[in-house]
Amino acid sequence: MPNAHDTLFRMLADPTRRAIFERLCREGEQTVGKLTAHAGVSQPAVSKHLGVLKQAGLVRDRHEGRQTHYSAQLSALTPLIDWTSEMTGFWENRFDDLEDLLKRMDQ
Amino acid sequence: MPNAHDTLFRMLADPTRRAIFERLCREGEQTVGKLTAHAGVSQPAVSKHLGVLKQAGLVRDRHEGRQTHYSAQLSALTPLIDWTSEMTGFWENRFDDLEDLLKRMDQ
DNA sequence: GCAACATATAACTCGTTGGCTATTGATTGA
DNA sequence: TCAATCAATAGCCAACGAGTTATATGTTGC
Repeated sequence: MPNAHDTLFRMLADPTRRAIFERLCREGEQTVGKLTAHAGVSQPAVSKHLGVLKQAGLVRDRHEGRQTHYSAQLSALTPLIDWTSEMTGFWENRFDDLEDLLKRMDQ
Repeated sequence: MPNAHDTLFRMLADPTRRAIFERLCREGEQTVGKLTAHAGVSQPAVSKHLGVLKQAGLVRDRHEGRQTHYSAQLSALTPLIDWTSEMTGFWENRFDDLEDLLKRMDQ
């Protein structure tokens, strides 16, 4: 039973998978086809990455006909921010309302 | 040739290794023996983790007699902060002087 | 209904890596 | 000098995970 940090760091540790996630963050919702076109790996590989990202709560999917649109779930990065804050031990007070902010981002 | 983010996330993805790093962050400098006592794995395993953490710039070592003291190099977390900032795209202006801050932390 | 398309799943391979035990190297104290 | 201690290295193994190709599932337009 891996904890939230384990999962999150593991998700982001793979370059291909992180690149997919970064693209979703930067350019918003994308279809599997479009993601595959830039990923440098096969479509099944991309689908597998999206599957685990979804399971980890880092992306959402939306079905539209025969296409699937994926989008980044930015609030899933909150544990990452918390962890970094805790390790550096410096910014406590700066982020009091961060979670609210992120919640708004995801609608 | 993995980039800085690849390395950093990969370092932190392993629970045992991350726990070692967290302990160094929270409690400061520790010997290999003390770290081993809490790691739940053998001393060689701990040494190996410390080796790769050192290589990745996340820890420093200091030799004192037959003991080796390790300490966290917090400034190595800067790319993590940058990455998160970039992905969320929210906090640009909040962290203008963060790097200076971290540099001061490591003396 | 059928062909073409978009995505997901299955089954497999292969490299990486985290763990172990055994050993070496180095330092201390008696 | 010799035994004990601390850490690092060597060599091995098993598990995991990211990739592949082949196939299944589902959807659209003719």
